[in-house]
Amino acid sequence: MKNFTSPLFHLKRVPDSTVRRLSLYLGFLEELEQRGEATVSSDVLARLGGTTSAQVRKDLSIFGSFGKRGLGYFVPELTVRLRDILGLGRDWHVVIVGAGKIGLALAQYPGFREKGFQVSALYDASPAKVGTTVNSIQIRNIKRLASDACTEHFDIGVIAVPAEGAQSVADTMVAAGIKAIMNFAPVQIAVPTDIVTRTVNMGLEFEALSFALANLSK
Amino acid sequence: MKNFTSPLFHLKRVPDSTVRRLSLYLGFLEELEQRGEATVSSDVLARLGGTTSAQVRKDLSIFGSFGKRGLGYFVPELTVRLRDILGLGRDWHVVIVGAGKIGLALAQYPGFREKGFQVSALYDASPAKVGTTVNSIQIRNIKRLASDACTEHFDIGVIAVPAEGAQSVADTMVAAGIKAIMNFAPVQIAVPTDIVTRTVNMGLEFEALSFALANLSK
DNA sequence: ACATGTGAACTGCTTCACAGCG
DNA sequence: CGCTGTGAAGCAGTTCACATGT
Repeated sequence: MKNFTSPLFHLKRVPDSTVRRLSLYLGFLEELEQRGEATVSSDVLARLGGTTSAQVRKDLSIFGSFGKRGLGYFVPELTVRLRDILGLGRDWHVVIVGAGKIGLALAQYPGFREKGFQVSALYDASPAKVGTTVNSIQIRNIKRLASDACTEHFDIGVIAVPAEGAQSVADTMVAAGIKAIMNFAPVQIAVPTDIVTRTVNMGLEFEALSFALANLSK
Repeated sequence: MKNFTSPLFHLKRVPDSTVRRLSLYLGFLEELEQRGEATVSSDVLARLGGTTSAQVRKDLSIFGSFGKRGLGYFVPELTVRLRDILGLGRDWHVVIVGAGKIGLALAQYPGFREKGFQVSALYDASPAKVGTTVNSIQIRNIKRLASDACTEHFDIGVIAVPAEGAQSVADTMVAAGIKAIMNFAPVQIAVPTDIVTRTVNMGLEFEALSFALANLSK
């Protein structure tokens, strides 16, 4: 392959599972870099990530040929490449709606900022919360989101409100031009096809464990 | 199919994606039941869950024939069946290790208990936290987990400690006979093959959004 | 000799289409 | 006739195996 690393040359569809694994590899590479390792083989990355070396190579080959045959991959180089592929070479402006447990936890978590996710604004519907300050971010009234979005730019919207309010928040975000939504409400939200959404539903995860336990005996 | 609904007759492997969808269907059924709907078709469930009617029928057919041709499924009956399949007809004893943000949030969340996940114990390493009470659960010293597990039975272990401590907590849980582990630490944990684990890694989810945004233009 | 990059084979989930039954 | 249940077909992701380059 001709090592077309620019996003402009993405021909193949990228499986979701590949993206998840790339994130994992990046984590391992950052550790390896700190330990001063110069190169790493697909086999080592596979062992760390609980997959196979062929899988690692296939994952990377979607984006280009980053390795040296007989040697492996240069750790610092591959780190930079993966960061670039994952869009982590820059800061994203994040708006969080819902200053409850999840919303506040995210706004206060330092690792979130360090990864390039900058919480630019925090909204809530409760008059008691509006106006208070969290981590030097003032909580604003949710009603202002639509108008604020005209002057401020938000890349990622986080829905951290109860199930009932989730769809309406999503609609506001879409109208505000936000193209990526992380949904922590335990409901499916409907959005136009050009908007990317991910729903994190902890209840579902626990029910999957419950299913596994109930069927262990088989 | 001969409607073998007992877990003893599971012949087919159940895809992970199917389990996730069954949880979703169950949620919709509970809503439909409250609204007094008597029956529901695979088509309606599909629409609610963002999938196809064939997919719904295939998902259910793994476990038996619950529907009536020309009519659909009886809402109360299918609700019970799904709850049973997912192992939600009973209470699970959950032990949470790590009384930080996530651990405390779970211990205090009422919906968790309502779904049958009963937090039986909460452990932490910090002397400042040990002995204090949260939601009528006294926080115990992590060192006592191994011995406590001899007299108390825990079904599900939740790892809610920082990355560094996760593997050691997992080892303790496995030694204590816990068969299912929910891991909130942002690391891969290694466990014997007969132990079920799920890792919830919010960082990975956000990086997937970042990837999608970075490659929107293509 | 060693480890990558990749077409080919394989596996498994999803979609199709229709027979079967209420 | 309507909707389920299910083999068969289709498709996507993974694994295999080896040619290729250092």
